[in-house]
Amino acid sequence: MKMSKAVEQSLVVLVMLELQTDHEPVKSYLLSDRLQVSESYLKKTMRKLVVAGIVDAIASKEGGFKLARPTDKITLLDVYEAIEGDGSFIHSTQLADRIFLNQQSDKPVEDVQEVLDVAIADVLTTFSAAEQDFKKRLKSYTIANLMQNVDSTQFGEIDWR
Amino acid sequence: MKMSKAVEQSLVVLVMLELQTDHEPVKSYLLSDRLQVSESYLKKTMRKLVVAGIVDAIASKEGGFKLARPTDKITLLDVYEAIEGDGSFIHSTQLADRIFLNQQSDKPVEDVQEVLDVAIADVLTTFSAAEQDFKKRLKSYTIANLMQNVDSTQFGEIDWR
DNA sequence: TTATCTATGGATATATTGTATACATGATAC
DNA sequence: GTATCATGTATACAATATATCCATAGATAA
Repeated sequence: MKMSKAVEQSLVVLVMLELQTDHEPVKSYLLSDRLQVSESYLKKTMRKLVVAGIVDAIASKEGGFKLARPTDKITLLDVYEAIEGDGSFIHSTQLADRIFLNQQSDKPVEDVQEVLDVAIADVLTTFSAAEQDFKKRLKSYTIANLMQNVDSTQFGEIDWR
Repeated sequence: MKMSKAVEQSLVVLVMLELQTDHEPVKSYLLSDRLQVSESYLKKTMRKLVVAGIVDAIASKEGGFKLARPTDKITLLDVYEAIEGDGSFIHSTQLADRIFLNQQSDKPVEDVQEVLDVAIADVLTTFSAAEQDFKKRLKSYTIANLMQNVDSTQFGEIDWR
């Protein structure tokens, strides 16, 4: 259970775009050079951020990527879900259904199965709650919070080009 | 970022072991048959549970696996960490270190690097906190809690053999 | 129109996960 | 003490997910 490196990379890209002088668009190869990942991989990552409405892509000479909205409107959860999707950690197979087939107990099969289904459902609920806890924390932190560390040291803008 | 199916499988196995008549050891092929996974994979999974001290393995005729301790002393977190390890979701590459090399700003390179390092460290701290939230929830739920659903319906023991 | 960029999808390489098989090691019943 | 049947370990293999490369279509400024 590990997170894609694209999440950390995306966060760094967003900081770079915010720091860019006059918020001019930054080209993909400049970003991939800095991050030392392939341009194609970075473009696919950026595409996800575009679809999520976090950055804008300008397809033109003098084009590139720029932030689509203010940094205080972009949470870590937004970025996480843009990359990892909004699905669940656990993919509930119907394990419980299969376990009690052909079991040798003197209890009716249906009873055992029903009870186990409840137990498994309980587990899934707990994992789901744990996942909500995780995501709630990510939602409480924005790119603007991140930038505070940068601003506080009187550090200004950078031209990446 | 998905959880191994081995986690859910492990939980089901633990329930089976607890339900087993007189807590006699259950052989691996009986478990893998029920779960419909390969015996080799299940053995690897069970080995992790043994190493984590959650189950005991008896290598003998009439041997198999049984619980190593009471179900109220086994949390979902114990099982999760036995399978997934106790490492972090995110593996901090030193991305920030590399980004600001050779940058064209008029600010000294060291300043930019230092500031970004702080920002990235902040992100990692937040992700770490989110992960703690997730694990804290898993720690609050035990196999005994799971079994309550089973016991409450006056359901007894099962002989899996 | 043309130069220069992004958008997209298919082919390839690498890493991770799950499966199959064989054999070594270990614990108990007898 | 030894036969027996279990777990433990190693290897090769298949399936899947992740990351990269490449070729080409599409959009915009000049």
